[in-house]
Amino acid sequence: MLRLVTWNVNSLKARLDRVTEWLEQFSPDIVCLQETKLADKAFPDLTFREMGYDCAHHGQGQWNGVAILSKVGLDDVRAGWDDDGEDDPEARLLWATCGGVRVASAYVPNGRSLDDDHYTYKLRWLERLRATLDDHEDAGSQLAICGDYNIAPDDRDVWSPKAFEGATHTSEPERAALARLEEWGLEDVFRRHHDVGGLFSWWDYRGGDFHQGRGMRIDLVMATRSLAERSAMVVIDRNARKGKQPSDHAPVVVDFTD
DNA sequence: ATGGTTGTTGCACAA
Repeated sequence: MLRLVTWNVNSLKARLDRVTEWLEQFSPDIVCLQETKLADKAFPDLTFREMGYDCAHHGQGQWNGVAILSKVGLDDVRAGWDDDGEDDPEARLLWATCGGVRVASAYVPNGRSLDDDHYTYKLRWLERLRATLDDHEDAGSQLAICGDYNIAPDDRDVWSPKAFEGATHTSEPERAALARLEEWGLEDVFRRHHDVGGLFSWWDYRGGDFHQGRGMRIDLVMATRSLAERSAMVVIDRNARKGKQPSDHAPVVVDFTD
């Protein structure tokens, strides 16, 4: 069994104790982290090494930052874009091959609001990801792009679709951008195992949203069909959102059969 | 319509 997790930790510095405790409990083989908010030199390599993980980190400090930890090998690491496109100053994408699976840890831009430049950046970022797949990857391979997509795939993934009318995360262009990845050959592995709505991975810190059940499912494991077929179980550990100093995201866990 | 909270850094901004 190969256990993979993706988790937006909202500052690895602030979250390190909670993250290591969680990893001890669940013993995942592959870990994709987003929003480490660390420079590369500040990444706690040793802490994870002592736990048996090889590490790759792509950070910029202060904002963004993505990492991959692996107990099953970490090869062919690539940070950022592999194309001739414009420089992207934001550290949001990291690739590595772990246990025979090409894995990406992705932190898709938030978008902020529909009329914000950052929303345009979000849509372009997703199209650039699709182009990367077209140019460098094989839809028949074992591949997963894991992370915080900042998109709720459909209305089951939002506590109130009405509350997001005119906002980001549920807009038609964002969902279309996600569909472009599906069109290439990726599948939202969670939906292979769960039909019901109301199962969320993110809750705003504000207004007691977690307690009130006001969340969204925006953290996804998007896998090729041949990999998705190996998935035996997908769970979102909402317990990790409870207690003292949680991230605003819960980890998503996938078990793949060998 | 606004507010609410947390993490960065520094007295604002991003989420």
